[in-house]
This record gives sequence, C-alpha cells and structure tokens, in this order.
Amino acid sequence: MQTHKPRITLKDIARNVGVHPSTVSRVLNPDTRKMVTKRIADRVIHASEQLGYRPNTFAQSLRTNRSYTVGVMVPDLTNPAFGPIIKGIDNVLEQSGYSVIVANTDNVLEKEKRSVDKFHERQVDGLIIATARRLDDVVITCLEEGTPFVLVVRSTIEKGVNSVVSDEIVGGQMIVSHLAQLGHKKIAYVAGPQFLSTGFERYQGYLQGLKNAGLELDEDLVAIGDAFTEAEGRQAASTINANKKPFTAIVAANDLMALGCYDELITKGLKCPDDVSVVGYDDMPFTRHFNPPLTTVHTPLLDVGMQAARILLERIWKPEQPARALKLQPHLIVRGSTGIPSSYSETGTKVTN
Amino acid sequence: MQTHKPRITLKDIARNVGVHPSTVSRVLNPDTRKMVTKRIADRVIHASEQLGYRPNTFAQSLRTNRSYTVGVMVPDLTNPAFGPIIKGIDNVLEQSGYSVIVANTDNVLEKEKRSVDKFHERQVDGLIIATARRLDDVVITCLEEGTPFVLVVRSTIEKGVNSVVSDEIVGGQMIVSHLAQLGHKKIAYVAGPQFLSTGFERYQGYLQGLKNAGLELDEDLVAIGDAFTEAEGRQAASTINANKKPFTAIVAANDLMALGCYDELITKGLKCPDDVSVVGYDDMPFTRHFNPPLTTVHTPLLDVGMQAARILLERIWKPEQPARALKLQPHLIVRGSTGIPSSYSETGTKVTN
DNA sequence: GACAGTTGTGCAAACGTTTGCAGCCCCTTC
DNA sequence: GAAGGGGCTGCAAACGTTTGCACAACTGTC
Repeated sequence: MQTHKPRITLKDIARNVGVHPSTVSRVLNPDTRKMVTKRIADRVIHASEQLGYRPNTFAQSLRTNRSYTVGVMVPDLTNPAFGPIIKGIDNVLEQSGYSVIVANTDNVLEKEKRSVDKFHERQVDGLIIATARRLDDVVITCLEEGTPFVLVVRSTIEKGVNSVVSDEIVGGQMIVSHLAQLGHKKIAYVAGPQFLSTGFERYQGYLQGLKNAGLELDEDLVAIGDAFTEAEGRQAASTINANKKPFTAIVAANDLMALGCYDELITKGLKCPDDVSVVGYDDMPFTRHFNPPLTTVHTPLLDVGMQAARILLERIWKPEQPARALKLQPHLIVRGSTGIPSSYSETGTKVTN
Repeated sequence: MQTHKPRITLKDIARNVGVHPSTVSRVLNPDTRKMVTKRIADRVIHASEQLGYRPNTFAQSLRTNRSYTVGVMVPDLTNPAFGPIIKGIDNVLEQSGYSVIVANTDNVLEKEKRSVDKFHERQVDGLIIATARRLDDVVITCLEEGTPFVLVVRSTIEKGVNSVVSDEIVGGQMIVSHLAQLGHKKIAYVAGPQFLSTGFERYQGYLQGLKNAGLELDEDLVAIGDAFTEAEGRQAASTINANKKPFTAIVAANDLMALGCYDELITKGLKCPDDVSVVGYDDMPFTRHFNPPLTTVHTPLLDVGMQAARILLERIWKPEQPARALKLQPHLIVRGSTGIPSSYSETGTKVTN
C-alpha cells in the first residue's frame, strides 16, 4: 500500500519519546514488554498510537523468518464447496494474526507446482492443501522440506500427514444402505476420479455398502468420470445408460456429478425419483433447492476449514508433534431425490401402469 | 515456510560464480539484466538454478516497498457468487506475479476495518473490495491514503473510484419489462439493503421498469430485507404476503433472496410460476437446477473479477490515471420461474378454474 | 597514443526490525 | 562501605535485497 504520508517507524517513536528504537520494539512486542519499565512503556504506547505506527511486516519477517501468512490451495473456487472451507480457515487464522493467501489451481498439476513454489517463495508459515491427489508430488516435497501443512477434504496414501476429511467410506456405505432399505437392488455408481482419495474412497464405500446389503456388483452399472464436474457426471451417467442394464438408482461421487445425472435423466425422459433415485455427496450450499432436492451426504465444510486451520497452527507452533488425521463423521441427509424403486422391467424399459 | 536446508542467497551465488552479489541481483532482475555481460549472466543463471535459489521476498519488499500482493475483501465466502469473482482475480493477478490475500468480513464493519488495517500493514500493492457500502469509511480512507483499489459488484456514491459492476438499473428494468410483457401488472419487490449500491440500484431499476411499463408502484408490494440472504428474502416475502394485496410476481434483489421467496411461497401453498412468478438477480452457479429453474439476470462474475484485476494492475503501475468505472452489460436469462400471470382474484385469493 | 565516451562491475548504504550482549544504575546483603 | 546481583536500557549487528555512485577497463576517434 503506497502510503503518501511518510511511514512511521520505530525510530520515529523512539525519537519522539526519547528512547532507543530497541526499547520501542520491546514495548510493542507482547513477549518482551515486561522487560521495560511501565512508565516508559506507557509513553511509548501512547506515542505509537498518536503517530499511527504500523509495523513493517517485511522487516519483521526478514528478521524473524516468520511471515504470519499461510497458503491455501484449492482446485476450483467456482465449486461452492470451497467457499465455506476457506471461510472456516480464514476465521480461525485471522484471530491469530495470520493472513491467508489463496491459489486456484484448476486441477492442473503445473499450476499446483507453480503455486506451491510461489508460496515457498513468500515463505508462508504453513499450507492448507485441498488439491492433493492420492499420490502427490506437492505433498511429498512439502514433507521433505518440512513445511507444516494440512490436507483438507482429500488425503494421500502417505502416512504421517495432517489431514481433515470426512469419513468417505462410511459415507459411501450410508448411501447404499439407505437405498437398499428403500428396496433398491440395481444401484448404479457414477464415480469420481480414482486418483483422488474422495473419488476412490467413496467408491470403496459403495462397494462395501453393496456387500453389506448382500447385493452384488455389476460393472456395467459403474462409470468413472475424469473430474468432479457436472459435465463428467452427465457423461458417466450416459455411459451407464448406454449399457442397457436396468437400474433404479444412481449414486454419484459428489453433488456436481449428481446434477449431471439429473440432466442425463431428463434427456432420457426419466423422472427422479419416480423412475430412478439419485444421491450426491458433499451437501454443498443450496442442494435442498435443487429439483428434486438432492439426497446427499453432509460434510461439515466450515468445520473442515476451521479444524484444518487449528491443526496447522499447532504444527506451526510445535512442528515436532505427530501428525493428526482427523476424520469428521458424515451424515446422510435424505431429501426428495430418493424414493422407493420404480417398477423398472428387467429389459430396462419402463413398465406403464 | 520453514526451510530445513539453509536458504540460498544472492551472496551464495555470488561466491559460487566469483562475482559481487549486486551483479547477481542485476542478472536475476529482468529489468537490469542487460547491464551485465552475457557470459557472466549465463554463469549466474546457471548457478542460481543449480543451487535452487529463491529470492527472499521480504528483503525485496523491504527494499523496494512493493509487495506484489493484493488484498481482496469479500462479505461472505459462503455466497457462491464470490467464488467465480475471486477466481477471476486470481487468474489475472498470478500471471503478473501477484498473490491474493483474501479476507472474509461477514458484512460486519468492525471486521472490514480490521481487514483493511491488516492489508495496510502487509503493504499490499492494491485492494479489491466487494464489501463497499454506498457510503463507506473504508473506501474513503483508501482514497485518502492513495491506495490503489477497485470496487467490484458494489459501488459507492463517491466519484472517481475504480469499479466494475454490472448495470444494475438496466438489469432491474429488464426484469420488470419481461414480466410486464408476460402480462403481469401486480409485481412485488423484495429489496436488498438500501445502503448497498446493488440493493439500491436494482430497486431503482424496478421503479423505472414499472414506469416504463405504465404500471404504478404499490408500496404494500415492496419489502426491504436487511441482508442479501435467503432468510431475509423469505422474511420480506412474508411481510408482503401479510399485506393481503394481490400480486402475480415477485422480483427479488438477488438469487438468494429469490430462494427465500420460493420457501415462502411453498409454505403458503403457492406454486411458482403457476401462481406467482419469481425472478432473481446474479445468476449464481446452479440457478438453473433450482426448482423451478430461476429466471434471473446474469452477471458475468468471472469477468468482473478479471476486469477488476486488470484495472487494479493499471492503477498500480500508473497511479495517476483517472479512475475507471466499468459497467458490464447484464442480460436476462429466462427460465422456469416466470410465466404468464395466474388468475389471481382482486381479493388476493386464488380463483379455482 | 591521448582523450572522451561507453560499458561493465564492485562498493556500500539503506530498507525497518529483532535480539544477544554489554553496561549502567540501584538495591540488597554482609 | 564494598561486593555482588538484578533490572533496564542502549548499542550494534544481522536478516537479504536493491541501487546510486565510483571506478576500472575497454572502445573508438582524431
């Protein structure tokens, strides 16, 4: 910020009060304030307020090697799931005097590396990463460098990294269990990218859920999307449809993909949930307003952000602590997109009643 | 970022190559590279890559008074409208080597001031502000300080400030015109906070639109919400309902408030658009998936962010340029929430057909 | 071959803090 | 009253850059 008025420095205050700059520094730093006489301290404080002193963070950081900033990497700010997460992060960090620098990586590796480089350059005190792949170079380098960091929403196969995620496997199981209870037997799955823990684990949850319910997997009812997007969801649903196997429900790997399924169903003239039930994952904002309101697994996104920030602060303050992998319990939110199975014939054509 | 390996400095490179640190500095800075012999420059570059040199941004900023960061203030990260904006900002700024620091202010004045203080302290090179009130202390102080900044999405009564907004008045008119064309005569308005330019101008657009269509204002059909939220939208709609005046359409000041209207209609047993049409504003992500799909005015949010960032860069580079107030043209997106008016009787009770 | 001009490099100060160390003063204690 | 100790404050170096200035070494010109 280009100050037109000349910047006030410690030296100015010192001159004003008639002490040495270092004394002023000690007063203004809470940790060292007790070193100086109350009488002088008061005068310093008064003068500093009077003059409108603002510490020069560069000089501070240069000297102390701490920037009081943390970097946050997200894959796509357009995805409404990340707003709450960042908000949660910002909330707790700003209370401790940290600022958050965000970087949007568009899911492209190149950008991720560039961003983490940039962060490194800016000497952020820590990182919160929402872009991790199941095996991820960025994570590995951070581990090697000894940078404090915590993964959110996604985890890696590496052990000993801090993370806060929801229990995706349990979530996946809950969904299938819900559908099975309604009477569904042919449950399709629109999977997310398997190189992401969310994609992978939710799918594992689905598989486990089938097993629990005594249903068996039909691979023709599974399609894998390349990204957690509407378009990919739609594409995957279309692929499944093309297999001409009957099904009465689709579970999608996240809410966005579920929306893609909605679209696909509409173009095929199928109604949800009358003809086929759909369920999503994440419970991003406004899912209850969708048509129909989406049954989904709720992930407490704001919480994820806040917890991640707290863990990060712990690690910044005492780096030697063992890593914490926090798993938040998801819970199913049943809304209008799931119902009892349709009277779908074995041939895949709708039975008119 | 806590580097375990000792940090490489200019001095290290200099020693390695056998030149003076200042020479290294000149080589590594594009603006001064031409000052040094190609032969030496090459060796320096090679060594710097070899050693994995990273400039210390604090030292740089301390010396040059430029931080290559900009601050972005948003009222609520949970609102999906801001994701695209920030993404747009980040996209263009990171290409010029700038990092963005975000702050979420929850619409509370106290936090806004704290944030801008923080930004000032961190000496951001510029500010992008999405929290401005129509008359706004923060904006005024920024003007006084000479901080380059640009307003997005909201403007103030001050002249001579950079801003990029959509033409709210035109947008408001477009909505009313659309409804009037469908045959609506009793058009209610759920207004946003009037201390925000968006709230105010959209309402002005509505008024103008009525005039254009030869309709007259019925104040019982207008209610003002205290915030751009679902809850406030619902509350306002309920207030209007309580006035027992017939109406066949509600225009809401933004999409969130429109969703609140949806809720209110449902609890009153009214169907949209059969009984009453609803229109929003912003076209935030996924509005087309709402039930019914929301007719709304599209604001090119990503563009807003990108343009704002560009203007900010211009101002940072040449601060003396006159301010630019960019108005993007909105356009109406007609979806399922508007239709021909219902056969609402004059008494406000529905006529059965 | 001397001179002016140009080009390339080194020198050192400065940016604003923080912090180990030294020293002063005053107080206690014997 | 002298020795010792503790509490405050000043001093100066250091963090890693950038940059105006000085100066050395060339280049070209007459």
